[in-house]
Amino acid sequence: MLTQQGRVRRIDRTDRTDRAGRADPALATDREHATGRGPGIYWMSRDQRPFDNWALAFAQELALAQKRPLWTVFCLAPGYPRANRRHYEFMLRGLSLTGRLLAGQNIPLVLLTGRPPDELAAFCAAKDAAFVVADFDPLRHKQAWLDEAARRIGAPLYEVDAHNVVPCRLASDKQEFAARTIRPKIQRLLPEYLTPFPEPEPHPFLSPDAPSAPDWRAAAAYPQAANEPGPVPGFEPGPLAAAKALEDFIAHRLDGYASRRNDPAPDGQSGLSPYFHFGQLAPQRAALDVMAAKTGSAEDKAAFLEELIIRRELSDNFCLHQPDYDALSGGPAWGLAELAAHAGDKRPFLYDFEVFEGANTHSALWNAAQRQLAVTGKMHGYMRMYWAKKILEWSESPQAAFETALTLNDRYSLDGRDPNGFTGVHWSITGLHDRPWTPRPVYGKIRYMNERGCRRKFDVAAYIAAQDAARTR
DNA sequence: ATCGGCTCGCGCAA
DNA sequence: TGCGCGAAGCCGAT
Repeated sequence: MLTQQGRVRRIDRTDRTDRAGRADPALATDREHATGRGPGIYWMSRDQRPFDNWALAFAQELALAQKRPLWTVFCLAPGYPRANRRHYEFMLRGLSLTGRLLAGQNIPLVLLTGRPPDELAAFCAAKDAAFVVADFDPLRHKQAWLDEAARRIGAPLYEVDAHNVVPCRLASDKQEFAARTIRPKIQRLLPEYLTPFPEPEPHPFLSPDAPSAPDWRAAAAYPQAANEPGPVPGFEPGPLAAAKALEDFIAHRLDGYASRRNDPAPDGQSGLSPYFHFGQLAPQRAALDVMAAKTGSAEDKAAFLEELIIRRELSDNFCLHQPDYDALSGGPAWGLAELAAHAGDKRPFLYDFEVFEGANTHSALWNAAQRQLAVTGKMHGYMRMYWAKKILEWSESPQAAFETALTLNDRYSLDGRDPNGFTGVHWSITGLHDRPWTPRPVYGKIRYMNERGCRRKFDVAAYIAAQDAARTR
């Protein structure tokens, strides 16, 4: 019994039943032999929503089988890597809305503050928790917290990938080389995994000692460093705002997405990435709704689904399997060799971090992109590539460029500190998931981009003017 | 406007 | 072992 204790049990949806429809024997054992007498716990971290959430669904399934209450626990971690006011404000407001919705389903949300494995272990001991279900996150500190929690919590701890359509560990067990190598692996499993979510059901088992609602005011007073970027005004967090944003995208912008997505005019992008990052919107929900949409051509839908599923899951795959995902050294060998060979090349312009951060380069287009990031917390996908490639070209070393791009993205982007961000910076600077091209100074064979390309694709002057207007507004 | 070449390595066919 | 082809491009030729 409970032979898995002390280790994280990785669950994917096929673990529930095998192909013949029989329950997984080890899981069936766990189901019936939970030791604690307290509630089951969903340790919410990456997927901060009360529905469309496979980790929550699995936790509720276990709690129902064991006829016990289910609580959700979120642990705020002081000093969480590169998190600042902009992120906390968006996250906490969304989380309080999620908490309210969960309470309506008889699943109270408990807010802890501290180092997550310490807090979870203490909380589970105090409440005699029967089991813990955590959502999957490929980032190394999250994986380490999960491993440590599994060793310290007496109850079994399960990991469920609630973020990817095809669970990351199931799609591939190694670092994939490119989109084309992971694409067939994901496509093959999509019919099995791209299925409707269960309807949320009020939980029938209540705790006699149910926790009271979290003190969100105290949480918001969380210590903050000076000079951090502030909240992004006019951008509503929360699972209901996210659902509305998805509906709005499908109604008004899915049509023509395939041809417009490289145009950074405001209406081309989906604008959903902050919701995805904080798990306020499930990529699988977006995929299901887009596929069922009456708007948009087959080509529009395919383009959106490619970005939503293949490229998003490729970035999780990169972070899970590449320990140096947030360092230059995590790039592909051929790209790093190119950068090293061109380390001595003359840079046409040389800027340090402060010039980039202040949007004070010679290039009005680059500065506009940086301002868009600083002001709105978002940058259009095409401009992110151009923006990062110019940081490489105008920094004294690839090392400095990598740090500048990652720091600015993490500091200002609402979806910073995300596998997508790490992967995007690597794609631009080290050639990750890309192929070699005609050699150039500084870049070597890593793909080069320039302002002429932008002019070919969109109205650069209008883009610059739009960012100026946003700044003075 | 459109096209081919650039250039490396993965994965499959043979 | 050979071969097709690829995360978003650039450039020059036509």
